[in-house]
Amino acid sequence: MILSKSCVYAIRAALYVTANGKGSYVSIREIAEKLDIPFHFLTKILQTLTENNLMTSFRGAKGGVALARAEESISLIEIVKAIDGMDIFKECVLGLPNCGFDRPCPLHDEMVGVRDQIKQTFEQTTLGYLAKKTKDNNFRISALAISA
Amino acid sequence: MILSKSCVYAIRAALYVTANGKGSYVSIREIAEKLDIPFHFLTKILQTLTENNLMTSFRGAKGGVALARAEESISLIEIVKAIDGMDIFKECVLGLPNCGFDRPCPLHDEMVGVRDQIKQTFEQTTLGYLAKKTKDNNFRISALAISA
DNA sequence: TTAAATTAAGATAAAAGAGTCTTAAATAAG
DNA sequence: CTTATTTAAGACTCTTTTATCTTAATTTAA
Ligand code: SF4
Ligand code: SF4
Repeated sequence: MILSKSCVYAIRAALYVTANGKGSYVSIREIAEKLDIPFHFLTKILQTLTENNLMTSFRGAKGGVALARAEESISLIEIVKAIDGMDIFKECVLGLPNCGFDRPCPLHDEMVGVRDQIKQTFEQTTLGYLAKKTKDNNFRISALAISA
Repeated sequence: MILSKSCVYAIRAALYVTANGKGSYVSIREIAEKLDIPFHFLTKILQTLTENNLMTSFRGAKGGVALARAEESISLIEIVKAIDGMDIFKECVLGLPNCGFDRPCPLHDEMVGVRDQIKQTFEQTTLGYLAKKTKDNNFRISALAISA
């Protein structure tokens, strides 16, 4: 729910790169294998992140992808914006055309708060913070533990 | 986001029936036209609600659908459960297999709250309450105003 | 220079979600 | 009884998302 599978793949891959990239490029094949994401599918998704200046890529042997900026300066909302777009924060439950405060559906009062809270969370949460938190608490970004 | 289109159609249709049913059956054709939902598609969705004992249906001339119980006793979560299932409240952003408090993803702290809040809203909001609110405030459940 | 590795690009396919169409069964009314 | 109306049921199509496959371009290193 909320995010497309592509977007979830993008976030998980970005977290992997943040945690394992440190200075050098990480190959997409490694990310795909460690996170159990279809390789060619992930390649396209990361291309989109590269096109949106969130990552840089490098072809050829020893190639791969890396974060384009400092990990503390990239928030999840930028990834969501690149993959799913910001429209997901405009509508929500009933998704009527042109909904909003002026033309609300009956659930607006109940839902607009949580919708904006989700948006804020994505805005405020950076890759750096999340990667540290993941490491410190041994959280996982894959079916398997992140360690290994 | 959150709910499938089928589920949104189901909720909107249920609200229409609540507001316009009062005692008698409402034809699916009328609902479909007033809410601008594909007729045959809506028919199937409402069949599911009937199968789940949320609505009763009546074939033949003067036929249609009606709420199976008092409007104050049917909460949105029952409709969501019938159409999309309750799994949407088990996982959320990263949707890793078997996630949860014991095997959390790094966003669990931030997301589990809003996820449960959405669930609570669906649990606590009844068709009767929503229909009244819609009428009192002239909220809409369609691209057009509900009046007419 | 050649071979291996790796991303880029695009075609294709599979799966899921959404929507359409046809026929059958039930019901009311004339 | 017949006809019109309406839900039930199922086949079918269309679209979007997700996934796979092939070839090209780039880069390293032997
Ligand atoms: S709750 Fe508000 S923003 Fe969400 S669908 Fe309803 S009117 Fe639109
Ligand atoms: S936030 Fe919690 S429930 Fe949601 S996907 Fe992550 S681990 Fe699962």
